[in-house]
Formats: sequence, C-alpha cells, structure tokens
Amino acid sequence: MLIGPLPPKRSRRSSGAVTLHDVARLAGVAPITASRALNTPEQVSEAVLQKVKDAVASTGYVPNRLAGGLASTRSRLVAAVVPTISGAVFLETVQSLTETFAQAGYQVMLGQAGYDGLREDALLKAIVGRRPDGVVLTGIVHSVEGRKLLTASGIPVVETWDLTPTPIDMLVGFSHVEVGRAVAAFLHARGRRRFGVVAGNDPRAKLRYESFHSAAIAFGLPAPKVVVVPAPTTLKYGRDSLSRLMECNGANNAIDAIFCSSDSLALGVMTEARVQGVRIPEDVAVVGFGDLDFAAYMQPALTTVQINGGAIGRQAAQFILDRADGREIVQRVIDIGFKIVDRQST
Amino acid sequence: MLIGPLPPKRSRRSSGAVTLHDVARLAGVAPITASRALNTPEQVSEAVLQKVKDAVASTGYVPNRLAGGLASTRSRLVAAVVPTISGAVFLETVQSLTETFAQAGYQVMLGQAGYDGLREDALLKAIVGRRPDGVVLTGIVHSVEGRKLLTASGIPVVETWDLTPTPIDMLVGFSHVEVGRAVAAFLHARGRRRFGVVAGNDPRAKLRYESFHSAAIAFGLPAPKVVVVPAPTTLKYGRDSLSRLMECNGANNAIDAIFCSSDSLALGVMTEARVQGVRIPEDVAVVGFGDLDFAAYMQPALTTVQINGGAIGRQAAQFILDRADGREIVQRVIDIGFKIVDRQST
DNA sequence: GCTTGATTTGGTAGCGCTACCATTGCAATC
DNA sequence: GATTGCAATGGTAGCGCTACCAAATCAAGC
Repeated sequence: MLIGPLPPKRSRRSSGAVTLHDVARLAGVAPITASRALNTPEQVSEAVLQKVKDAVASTGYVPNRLAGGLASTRSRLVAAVVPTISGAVFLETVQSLTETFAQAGYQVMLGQAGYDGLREDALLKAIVGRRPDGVVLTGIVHSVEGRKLLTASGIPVVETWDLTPTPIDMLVGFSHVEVGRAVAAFLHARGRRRFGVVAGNDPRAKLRYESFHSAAIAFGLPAPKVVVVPAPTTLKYGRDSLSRLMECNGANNAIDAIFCSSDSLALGVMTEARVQGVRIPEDVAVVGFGDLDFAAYMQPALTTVQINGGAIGRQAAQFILDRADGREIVQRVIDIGFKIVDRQST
Repeated sequence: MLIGPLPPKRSRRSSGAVTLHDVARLAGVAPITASRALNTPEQVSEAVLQKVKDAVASTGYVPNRLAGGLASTRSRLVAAVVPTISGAVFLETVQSLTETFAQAGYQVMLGQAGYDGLREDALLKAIVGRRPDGVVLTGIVHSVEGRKLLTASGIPVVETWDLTPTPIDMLVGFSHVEVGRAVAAFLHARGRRRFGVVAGNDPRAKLRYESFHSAAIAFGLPAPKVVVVPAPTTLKYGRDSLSRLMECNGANNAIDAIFCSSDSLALGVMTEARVQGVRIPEDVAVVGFGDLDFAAYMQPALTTVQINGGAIGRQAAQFILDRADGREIVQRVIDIGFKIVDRQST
C-alpha cells in the first residue's frame, strides 16, 4: 500500500516553552549565533546582537540552564550544606554565599545534613547528582563514604568554619582550639579563676571547650565544670545550664566565669543569672560565641568571640569561582581568624 | 589521496564520569533497562534489578539529574525565595521546606530577593531558567514583571506568610489584618488602653499594625504611637524604639502596651525597659510576633503571636509535590491561622 | 590580483538521560 | 494450534543547549 509522506510527526515531548531555536529563527540567524549573542556578545556583530535581543524581548525567552549545563558541563549550580539552617550561626555565611554566587550568575542549593550525620551521605549523593560546580560544607563532619564520593566526583569542595588538618580540597575557617585557648587566657588575665562551660554537643564546640579546659589547667586553675546541651543551642538551655553549674557550687569554690558555645546560650545564662540574683560581671563573667546581632546590645553587653561569617562565605564563593574560571589557587587553606570582643559581661 | 576510515573520533566533551551506559554495559542490559531498574524497579525482573544494583555499586554511579531533568522536563528542583535568610522569621519555613522536599528527592535552591525588591526580577529570571518544578515565595512582594514571568513559565507557585486576595497560583498563609485586630482585642481585654507599636518596615508588618491601629480606634482608644525601624529587625532597634516611645510620654498618657513586629524587637524593648526601670508587665505590656525559640524562656516570658512556620513550609511543599504528581488540588488557598500565646509579659 | 589573518557566522554532533513505541517471550484462553 | 494478554526488554529519537570545527566574509598588505 502506498501512503503519502509521513506527517511532520510533531514531537509531543517539547515543554512548549520558547527555545533558543525560536529566538534564532525570529532573529534570522543560526541557533549557535543566537547562543553567542547571549553568552559571548563580544563575538557577535552589533546588528546581530540587536536582532537577537529584540527577539528575546518579544518572545520572553528564558534560557534553559538545565540544557546549557548538560551541554557545557558547567551547571552554574553550587551546593551549600549546613547542619540545620535554623542554627543562626551559619546564617551570615549562607547569606553572603548566596549573594556572591547570585552576582556571578550561580544558584545556590541548600542542604541540611542534620546534626547526627545520618542523612549526610544521602544528601551528598543527591547533591553530586546535580553536577554542581562546587560544594561548600559549612560546619559539617563528613563520613569516609562522603569524602570518597566528593573526591571521586571531582567537584571543587570548600570546607568552612573549621581548620581540619586534612581538608578534602579547599578550606576557609579558623582554629577552634585557638579560640578555647584565647578565651581562657582572656578570662585569666581578667582575674577569673574558676571556669565553667556551657556547650552544645557539636564537635567544633567540643574542640573549643577542650582546649579551654587544658589552658585552664595549664594556668594552674581547677578543671572547668562542663555542661553539654543538645544542638541547636537556645536560650532555654542556657538558663537550665546556669542552674546546673550553680548547683554544685560550694561557698568557696563558686564559678566566676562561664564560656558559652553560642551567644544564644549566653543570653540564657544571663537571663537565669538575673532571676537568681547572680550579678554579671561582678559575680560571674560570661563569654559567648558568634557575636550575633543582639550581643552588643544586651544588658550588660555580651563579651563574645566574633567570627566574620560573611567573610567566610565570600571567600568560599571566591574559591569556587576562581576554580570555575580556571584561575590558579595558590593558597588553598585560609585561616580567617577570630576576635574576642570585650564588652560589659566580663 | 586515499586515507583509511576515520578514527573512532573519541569525543573529548564527555565529563569523564560514569554514565548510565557504563552501568548498563557492565550489567549486560540495555541503557533503558538500567534506567528502569533505577527509576521504576517494579517494571524490572529481580535478576536484572540485582545486576544493575551491583553495577551501580561497583562503578560508584551517580545519575546525572541535569540530563534526567532535561529529558523528562522534571528537574526535581524547587526554588525558595526569602527577603533575606538572616531574618530568622522564615527559618523554620525554609527548614521544613528543605526537609520535606529532600525526602521526596527534590533539591531546594535558595534565593534572596532583598527587602527592597530590586533584585527580585533578576532572581526570578535566574530561577525560571533552572526550570524548577515549583517556586515557593516566602514573604515577598512581587512586581508585575515578576508575576508575568512566573505565570508565563507555567511553574507551580506557592506564596506564603500572607493571605493576598489575588494569589498567583497557590497560597498558604494567614491574615496579618486579623493578627493586628486580635492583638488589639487581647490587650484591650487585659485592660490596656494606650497602645504603642514597634515595627519593621516591611509590608506585612504594616498590615498588622494598621489593623491594630484601627481596632484601637474602634475600641474608643487613642491612636497608637507607631515607631518604624528598618528591616531586619534586631534587638538594638527594639531598645532604641522603646526610648522613642517613652520620650513623648506625658505623665497621664503613658503607653501601657506595645505590639512589636518581631520577637527580636520585643526582646530589645524589654531589655531597654529593664534599664530604664519600666516594669513589665506592670507598667507596660509587651507582645511580640513569631514565637521564636527564646520567647517562652525570656524573663518575663514573652506573650507573642505564634505562627507555625514549619507547617507553612510543609504545606507549601505538599502543594508542589501534589501538583508534580498530577494530584488534583481542591483547596488552593490555605489559612494556617495563628495563636496568641499568653505569657508573663502582658 | 592573491595571500594572509582576523572576524563573524554556520553545521554537526553530541552532553546523559527518558518518552514513546516496538518487540520478545511466555502463560492463559478459546 | 492460533489467539490474546501481559510482563519484561530493547531501539530510536529527542530534551535544549554548547563544543568543536569549518566556512564565509572582509580589511589589510604585498
């Protein structure tokens, strides 16, 4: 049986959206030329550029970055992993990360690993599946599996908020050990002699109070009393913890300084102190960590360890952008440092 | 000149990563069968499933979701837009959004529109370019341009944290007008008669204090004094604002109740009150907004408007997942409501 | 005129995956 | 045995874009 030529067999799979081909046809140029007009306009004549721009405007064309990413193996997608977003400490980092990347035309995917690390491997696998141009690990302990996955993927990785001896790839952070030591020295210099600690149960907080602990011993002081609370740290835990620290206080060995692993905990400690009639700083000095927006304006204003979370985010983003643009990275590990801000609570 | 057949012309474009084809070859099946084994295992025999699983394990294959998304026009990517992530109010929503989506195999892209809405259009364009399966707008004023772009893209949109009369698509929020009214009624019932307001300059806060204002008038009370501060609202602004409210207090028309547009502001107001010897709640009642984690544990504990931010996020995610799975959505607008939590500050 | 080199444009062939349709094998039914 | 129906597998053809190479165009130089 003879049948006529097959009908054009219009594909039903198309998403229906305007494509680069539509724009090109409208502008009277080849698709690849339209692509260049949008991505590398300097390679294209004025006339063509204008025609393509007009076509884009009149069709409302929005490039499909999924297709572009697949073709160019550059997704312009970046993943940021935090333990949990409601932890407040990493907010500034996430914010500056998102902003810096947005300006460079990158999009940030947010991943929450959870404090227990159970979801971590699944999360990393999901992330790698998106073929991001970079991964920023914000305060995360990574399993051996996870490290392997990231290394094998070849994706640039920036670890932050810590100074590990063996970074996966790049790193921008500070030494928690130094922080603990510095706070102990600071309190010792202020004449404080009996230290207490209120800390969340995360590994970096542990680094801080352990070095705080050994520094105290090194000064010839009694071993600090440590109260560990579950993460995320909140005002409530701060209040509870002060009570626990006070309970075991004899008359002549009262704690006279408390190092908190977050400003929120410090806020709680100071709240409870007021309720119990403990004077700050007269009876007890309080040091926080993070220098969140409220620290400077509390009453009394909180002495705390200031970390430039915004700078961490910007530097992490810069690392990845440099790598993406093929720039050599000479310094793969950056110590961003910290500062003890001396205010009224000490 | 006669030359032999061209060499295989090995493409140099491949990313080098393991592909589904590699897995299929190793498992001794066709690529499409391997695809089914991974995506719809019930369509495949036990034997094949096992072979493919083994091949995946031995190669460390991670599916390329960019390619999958392009082919299936389902990116399993979702965008969440907030004014700024460091605003704290939306954190719980972002958290539950990310978690709910992660469980369903979706990834969340984070976008910060800024409070001024300048970057909004550029941000939305960048988002649409990723062809996400949904967009969650968290407390955002959207321009006409932006609305058009979203509507034209056909992407499911959920607006949250507000109850606009004309939603773009779907909505889960609550009535800020009702909140203002309810707080006024609450304070009035407590015998308070001279109201003050401390509010961030965002449009939703404005809705709240304007209806608070008119409710006060309706009760026959004097017009509340309003202090507006820039967003994001912090403790500092709360302290400043209390001073401003007190300044204009005569002896016999002292403000006896303050409605703050965030718990952070309330914390500031209460801090300054303590400094100035203003007793809470005896002299002045304070009501916050948000019921952040610290509100219940402040001293005195803060009476505040509780919004279930987590529920908003989960419901927004559910909307988009339902849409993605082709389920009918009968109720496209959901009022999640709010609750005044009566504590010690009133 | 012809070469040379730079600039601008176009064609082809994928990127890695899945939608769609076709085929195979095999038990159940008439 | 032929037919039907279903489950399991495979082949083909894109999804919308860009890398790579080839060709065309043009000004400059001899």
